[in-house]
Amino acid sequence: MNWKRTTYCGKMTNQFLGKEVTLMGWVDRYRDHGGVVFIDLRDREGIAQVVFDPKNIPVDVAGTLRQEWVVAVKGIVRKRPEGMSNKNLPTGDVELEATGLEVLTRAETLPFTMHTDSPTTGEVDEQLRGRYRYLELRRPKLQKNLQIRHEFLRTAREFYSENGFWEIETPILYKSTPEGARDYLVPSRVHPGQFFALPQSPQTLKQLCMIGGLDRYMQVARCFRDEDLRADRQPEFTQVDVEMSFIDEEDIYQLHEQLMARVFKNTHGIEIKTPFRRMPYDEAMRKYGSDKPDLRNSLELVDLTDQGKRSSFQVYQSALSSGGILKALCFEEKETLSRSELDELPKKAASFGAKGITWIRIKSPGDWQSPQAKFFDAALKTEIETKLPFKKQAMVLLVCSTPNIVNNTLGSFRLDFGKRFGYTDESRHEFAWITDFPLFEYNEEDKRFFAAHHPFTCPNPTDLAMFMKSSAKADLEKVRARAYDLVLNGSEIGGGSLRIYDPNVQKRMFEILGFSEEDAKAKFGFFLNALQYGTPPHGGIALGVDRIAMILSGCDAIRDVIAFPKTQKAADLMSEAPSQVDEKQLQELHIRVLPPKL
RNA sequence: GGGGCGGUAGUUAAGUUGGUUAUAACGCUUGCCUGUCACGCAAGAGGCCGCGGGUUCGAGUCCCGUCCGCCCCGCCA
Repeated sequence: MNWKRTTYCGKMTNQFLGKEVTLMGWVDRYRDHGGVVFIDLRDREGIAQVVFDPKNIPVDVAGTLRQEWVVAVKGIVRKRPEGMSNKNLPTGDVELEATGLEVLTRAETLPFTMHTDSPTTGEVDEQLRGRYRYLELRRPKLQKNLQIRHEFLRTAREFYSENGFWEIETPILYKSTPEGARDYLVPSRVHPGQFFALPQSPQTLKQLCMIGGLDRYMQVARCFRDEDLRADRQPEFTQVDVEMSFIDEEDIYQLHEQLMARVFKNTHGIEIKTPFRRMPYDEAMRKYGSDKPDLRNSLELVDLTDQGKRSSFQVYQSALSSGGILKALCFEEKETLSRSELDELPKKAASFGAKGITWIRIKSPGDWQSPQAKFFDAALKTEIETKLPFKKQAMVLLVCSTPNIVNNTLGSFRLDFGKRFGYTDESRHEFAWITDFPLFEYNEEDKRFFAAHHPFTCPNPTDLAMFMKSSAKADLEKVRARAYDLVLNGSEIGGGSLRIYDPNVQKRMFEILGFSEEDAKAKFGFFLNALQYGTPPHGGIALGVDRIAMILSGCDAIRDVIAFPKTQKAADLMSEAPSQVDEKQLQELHIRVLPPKL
């Protein structure tokens, strides 16, 4: 390579008219007319048209160029002839008249096209794109996504720094923690039979930074969880991890409202209204059946437990008498659901554990079409109708089961039908803080409480006395946490809490979670110790970088905003990791591999 | 761990009730073409129909198993 690049292809606009420039990039397309040859030259910033006139560059040179060859072209920028502009390109008014061409590298025929506007419809198989991820990275869409991700991180770093935060790195090789997700383990060569764990989050470490008097910490932290994947979940992911001393919830809320407003301004030029809505967990579950409600969707669930008890439907009677609830989702049926679509409802409901679903088509007040209509007398029909938002041409879906199943099922239908029938305004960005989460979740299998957020979360002061003294299940279930989630468009993009800073409260927490004193000492001894030496009140939050980047770039999967993502089986198609290792490596690590159970 | 969808030239897709030599478009190769921009025209090459087994005179097509990818439930403090 003998030349110096003078500008990006995508930046070769009018300002370079008449000047000599040197472009370097990939041949996006070539159009060989036998005499004159055109190529579209592509780089990160866009595309420029290069013209090879036979009087400058012989056709038998320019005509050999092929897709994805990497070339350098020197030439003069000139205005395109009258009527030859390309309105689809930012550089479409000009072209580069080549005076010199250097082929830097040739390319084999690609396994799939870089073009998404080619006649081959449909998307290239995701498996193939994964195997050649570096080629998919060449596509403008991926490059745009990664640029937006970068812009988010850049904005965050700048914002926190302005607000007195220090970026502090914490170890990747750390201690395995009980509770929570499965750990990725790293064997120690020096300590036979002992393991590091990759952090699920730097939770204890950032709290120790506060105990260490660093006051305000932030980190762009990689986190690891060995759990099954989803479109919005990867085994390794990135969070902007934050911790602050001497603050309360409002400090966190306001600071992060400012941050998100600046992010949307920087990436989309959009003004985001602050403060964000604050909604207690109970309200979110009641109205939306979800702790991460999509507030772009105007539909709300309606509780009909009382009415259900007075129906003559045996199925409701038995479910409601054993602590179940009955809720309804009601929407105007803007396009009549077919019989087969109605038949699909129970299947989908079953996937959430619901044994059935009732649909009622309210044609006009009192005129119900439903296999279950006979179980509701006229007075009950009227009473139910007064609770519903629509009473004409309305479809009502009812689920009666445990609160969890009812909320999951109808919460999901709310999203589906909200989109389908236009109740969701996707042009909006709806933020909310979900507050007052329960501190504990009771696990029926293990017959014990688990921390709903994590075991360092501060109990609500109103509930503290009960937390310290009572061991009754009914009491502990009621204890609220000083924990909060940041929700955007139905996606949990952040979560945090104020932390326990009183060692006695922390000890009590481990006690409720069923840790013996020895257990607590072995797993968290260093942390309990640290709490004793003067801990400032503190709290923090972690923002999901991947999910935020996904929303900012309008994608449906976080794979699309991660340069080298993993598949649903947590593998890397490109490098074929994970893979077997040499026997020698295993020996050094004191590891023997057992064959998988059949 | 469970449910659903998918896997056919390099790519995207079609392939009927099982039946001649498995189609098309784009890409690729070669030739022609001096203003195209999804350039055009002509010719050509290109197939482990994911893999293994079974049914059958005969399987891309039916059956069983398996691998891989995607979506969801469980799981993700």
